[in-house]
Amino acid sequence: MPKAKITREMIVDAAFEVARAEGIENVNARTVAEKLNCSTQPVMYHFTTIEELKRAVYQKTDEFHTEYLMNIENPEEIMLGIGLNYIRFAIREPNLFRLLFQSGYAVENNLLEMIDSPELAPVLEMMSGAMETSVEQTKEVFVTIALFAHGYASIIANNSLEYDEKTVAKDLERAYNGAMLVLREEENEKTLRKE
Amino acid sequence: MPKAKITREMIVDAAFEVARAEGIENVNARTVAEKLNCSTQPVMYHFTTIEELKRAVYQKTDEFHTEYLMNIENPEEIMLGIGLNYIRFAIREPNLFRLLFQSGYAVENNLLEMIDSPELAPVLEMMSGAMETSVEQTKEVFVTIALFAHGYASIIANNSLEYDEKTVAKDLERAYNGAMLVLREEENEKTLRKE
DNA sequence: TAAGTTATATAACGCTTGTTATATAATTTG
DNA sequence: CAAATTATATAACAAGCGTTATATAACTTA
Repeated sequence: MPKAKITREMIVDAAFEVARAEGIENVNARTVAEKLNCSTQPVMYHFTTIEELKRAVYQKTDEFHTEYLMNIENPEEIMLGIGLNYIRFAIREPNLFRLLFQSGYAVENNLLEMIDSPELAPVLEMMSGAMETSVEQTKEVFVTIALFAHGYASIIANNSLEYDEKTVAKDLERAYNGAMLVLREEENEKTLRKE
Repeated sequence: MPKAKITREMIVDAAFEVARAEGIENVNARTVAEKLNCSTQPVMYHFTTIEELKRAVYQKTDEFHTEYLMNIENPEEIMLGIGLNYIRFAIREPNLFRLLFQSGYAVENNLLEMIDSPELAPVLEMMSGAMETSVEQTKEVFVTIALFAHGYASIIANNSLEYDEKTVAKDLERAYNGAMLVLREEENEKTLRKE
């Protein structure tokens, strides 16, 4: 047999770039083939359906996103850092953001359910340490920040507008402060009730 | 000339129902015609392009949404009420939510820019009165709540999951309390600096 | 009531996209 | 080196959708 010029990985990479630049809706046998300078055959040879290819692109995008989020400077402010990266991602990669959260490829990438997943546990531990809060409290603050950041990011990704990073950071910090203040208030109420 | 059996309004209504039940991506000459029990001709006769029809559907959806939001019980809690309706809408009408905020038909339906629009001014006035805050403060809280609610709603509309209304209300209230606490804290800081 | 106008039905064309059929050329292996 | 295998190219088909062409039937009005 001849050795393959076009590998499965090359196809996924090409499709990923199409999705990144033009959106997942423009990923098809012909656009991907064009990016690879080949015919549509290699695409349909390595993947039985285009759907299968798109799922692979989703997978790759998901990993790309996770790595993107974790690339923070200050580990003391890990939650704010991740939140900011979340919004940054929507600014810089709106098409990938939409693929991840609006295209129907997400199976269970649900912020509200993922909070108890084992992958998130170590991150929550780190946050818990940096914030001096219990893991339960950390979860509550995290969900609040995540929903706020997701709202911000969704609007940006769907309106392709420029946003000042400073403004975003300030807004996020306010939301964070608010969530922390609610925590403290609830703690006060608890101790008051005990007295 | 024969009197029209099919009016422009009937076409928009039919297309709206298709968008509502199956998503705007399933609105086309044939699906709308089928809903009206007619051929595709009336559709293309009253609208020069399908794009034009879809824009009309977007318009109708936008009005539907605005009315939906404003249907609140307790005017004392107008901001929370609107926020809750915003999320409710995403739960009950996920396809319409996606049309409004994720389909590219929104021209300037941008929460972050609409805050200074004249249509919102009277609503902000009412909130300002109920919350005992200045209009500027009200805007700040409103943006926070709006982003939070939008994040919540986006996740729900894209994952078609059932959510407990009580939980949603509680989460929203926490976000609201947080935003109000931040306001109070900032006021304290200001008066401290004056002393 | 006849003529003119126009709303609708039926068909069809062109384009895009998923998928498949056939042919060809590049390797491997006996 | 011949034979078998298989990756790729070329071409084509089918389905879906926007749009258009043609014919017909239903009003209006002169």
